Amino acid sequence: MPDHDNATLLARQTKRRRVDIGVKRTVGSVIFTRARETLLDRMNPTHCSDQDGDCPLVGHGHGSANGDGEKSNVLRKLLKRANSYEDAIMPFSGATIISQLLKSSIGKNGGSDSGFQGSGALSSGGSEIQNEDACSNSSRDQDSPSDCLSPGPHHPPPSSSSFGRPQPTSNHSSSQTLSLSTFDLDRLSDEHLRAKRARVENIIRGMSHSPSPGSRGGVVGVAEVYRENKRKQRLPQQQHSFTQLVCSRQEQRQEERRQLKLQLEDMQKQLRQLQEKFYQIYDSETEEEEENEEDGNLSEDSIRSDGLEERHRDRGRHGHDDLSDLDPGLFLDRARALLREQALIDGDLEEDTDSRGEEERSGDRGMKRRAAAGGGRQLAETLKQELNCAVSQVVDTVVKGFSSPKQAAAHHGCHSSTPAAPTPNYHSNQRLHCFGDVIVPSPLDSFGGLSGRLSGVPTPNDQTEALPLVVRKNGPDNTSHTLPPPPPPHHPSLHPSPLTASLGFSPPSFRHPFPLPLMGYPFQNPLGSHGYPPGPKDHHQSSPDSMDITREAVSLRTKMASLGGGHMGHHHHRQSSPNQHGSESLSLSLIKSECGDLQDMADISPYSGSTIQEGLSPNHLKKAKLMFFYTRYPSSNMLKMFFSDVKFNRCITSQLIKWFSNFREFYYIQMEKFARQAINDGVTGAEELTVGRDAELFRALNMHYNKANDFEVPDRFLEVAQVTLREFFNAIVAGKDADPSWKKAIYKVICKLDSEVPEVFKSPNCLQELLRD
DNA sequence: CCCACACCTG
DNA sequence: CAGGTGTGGG
Repeated sequence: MPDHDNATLLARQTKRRRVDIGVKRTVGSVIFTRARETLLDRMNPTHCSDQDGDCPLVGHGHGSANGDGEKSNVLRKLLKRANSYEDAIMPFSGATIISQLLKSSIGKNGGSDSGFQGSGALSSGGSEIQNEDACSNSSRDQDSPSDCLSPGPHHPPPSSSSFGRPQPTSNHSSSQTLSLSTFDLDRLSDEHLRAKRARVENIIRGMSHSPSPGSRGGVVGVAEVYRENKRKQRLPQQQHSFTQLVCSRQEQRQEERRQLKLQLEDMQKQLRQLQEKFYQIYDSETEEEEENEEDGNLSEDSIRSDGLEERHRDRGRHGHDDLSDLDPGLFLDRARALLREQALIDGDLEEDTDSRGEEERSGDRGMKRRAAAGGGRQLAETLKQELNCAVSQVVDTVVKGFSSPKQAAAHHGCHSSTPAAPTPNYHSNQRLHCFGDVIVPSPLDSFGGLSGRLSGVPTPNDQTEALPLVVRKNGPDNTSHTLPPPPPPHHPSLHPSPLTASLGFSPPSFRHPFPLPLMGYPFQNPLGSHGYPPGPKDHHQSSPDSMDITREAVSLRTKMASLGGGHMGHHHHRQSSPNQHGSESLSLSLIKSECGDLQDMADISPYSGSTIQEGLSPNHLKKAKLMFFYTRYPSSNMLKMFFSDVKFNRCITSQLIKWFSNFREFYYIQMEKFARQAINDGVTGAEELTVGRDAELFRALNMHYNKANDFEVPDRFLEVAQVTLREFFNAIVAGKDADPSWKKAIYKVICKLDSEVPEVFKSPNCLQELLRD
């Protein structure tokens, strides 16, 4: 696996990552952030330089190739100390240990590893160079770098030893070469046999499925493994151990991946069965028949034709065709492909409420929907849940498989997706949540994520937190001391859109039994036509390595955000098709919710644009700014109302709140600045201060919140600004600014001057309506 | 304890 | 604009 990690990159990446984490920082959960950082730091093998090289074979085997003198020094020191250990171990090192290892390894073939790993033998029998290389290499496998530094017997972290298969014991003593080779051969043939079997199984499975790029992976992957093993044997002795260790690890991973893939395919099968079941019954209830039976080709074609293909091509660079064996992301791709397939199969039925794209689809689907809404609803719901369950299993499996080095449990119950217990694992919990935040919601959140909000059923995310400064005005009961109650919302183009009207209470009428957003999951790169091209970094997404994931993740949030740019108005309509049962995304709770960083998803969901924005887009920012003209202190509930196309979680809420906080900051700074300036200019009475549209103060503000000046700022804002300015003026004149908290009083006043935000702002595509050309 | 907030910093 | 921090209210 090519790895372009180097110290600088890592450093930069860590830096950016910090930022990213910070962005996602949940207010009040600094601890988590710090914990994650700590863990990350420990995971970043900054001291292990990394040559490129998949399973380093010939290149840099003799240590001299490592131009890292610092490391060598360290190692020398360590070796010095280690020598003393070695002396103690001596009697047991060499053949004795090796034969022991061999015994245990052979005997336990198929069992779980005892934790007695090849690297353990390394330090006793091998040279320091091996140690070093094993270290730098194992670090690629996410071993803690600290292992490299620990002198003496090398104790591999449990994480690396808990892959499914037992580790073939590495043997490095020259006196054991012969037995080693025979053992190796045995192992290889064993491996080969198993691979063959897996291949056959794959083929058999594949026959009932539509062909997909992933299904070829097993075959090629096996060949790859075999070839690598063959190459391994030609290695110089010194490298032998280390390489073997590495390769055996890779084998393990590949094996694991194969298993996961099998599971995935099982899931796929189940999905299809469910699907077929559904159609049997469903079609019997539907008078007219559709021609949506060519799903096989259809889905595959479309999978190929969308962004996925690009990704595959990317990955192909290092994986040839054995993508599914080598690439974690591909599993998720596959999972998504399943969804996609599902979507396409049901595509005809999709209720596309997009007003723009509506016309092309002749409205002949209505009948079906009606039928579905009829007697079959119960069944549909059941099927839906089962489907959801199946999908969840797939996702959970994959997630588990790759979020933790531990072997994913083979089978989960329908609701087993809840993380068993918070583990100290770097990947679990927080990160997983975020993981889900990104990937899952696109197709799956629509199962229930939105419905709660839209139907008024509180979701776990709904906040009922206390309101800032003063009691939130939840209505037109604004009682301003200095100003008359704010006029009704006004704007030239402020007419509640029909969509807006239906947002709050979309009738649970005819719904397709399958959540429609699932089907409509847009797999094509939504950025394509919308000016937010994937950054150059996107092309680095070739390595499945976690480090790569980490690297890619940095821009993800931005990417995610940019997905919304120009898109928020196009898909939000699907919101009107939530299912009625908000609990359907239950099993996704694992990956839903909360934030964290987006690392895991960088590699997995670069194109996860969908109905509900996972992040806040530039357009959202713009909208927020415009909203600031009406409300300076929006409650989070209000924000949820007005950013209904965003999947809210604590992070999003916090970010929005932060935005407004920043807006206020700027606002008040300007106020203070201009107030002081007025005082300096000799203004004596607050009455002299007015804020008109030509006022400098206003221009400054407008420049900030309405840079393009394409929004007509409500007069009310001018009034509020004027009041604020005068408040500041008076306070300063009165010398209150000596009090450290002198602004608080002003804030208290200003926060009462919020007006109602026009309804249009609730429409996700309000910008189009709001902005004058 | 969580959250919103202001403040400061980059 | 975001990150971090301290504060204060619930």
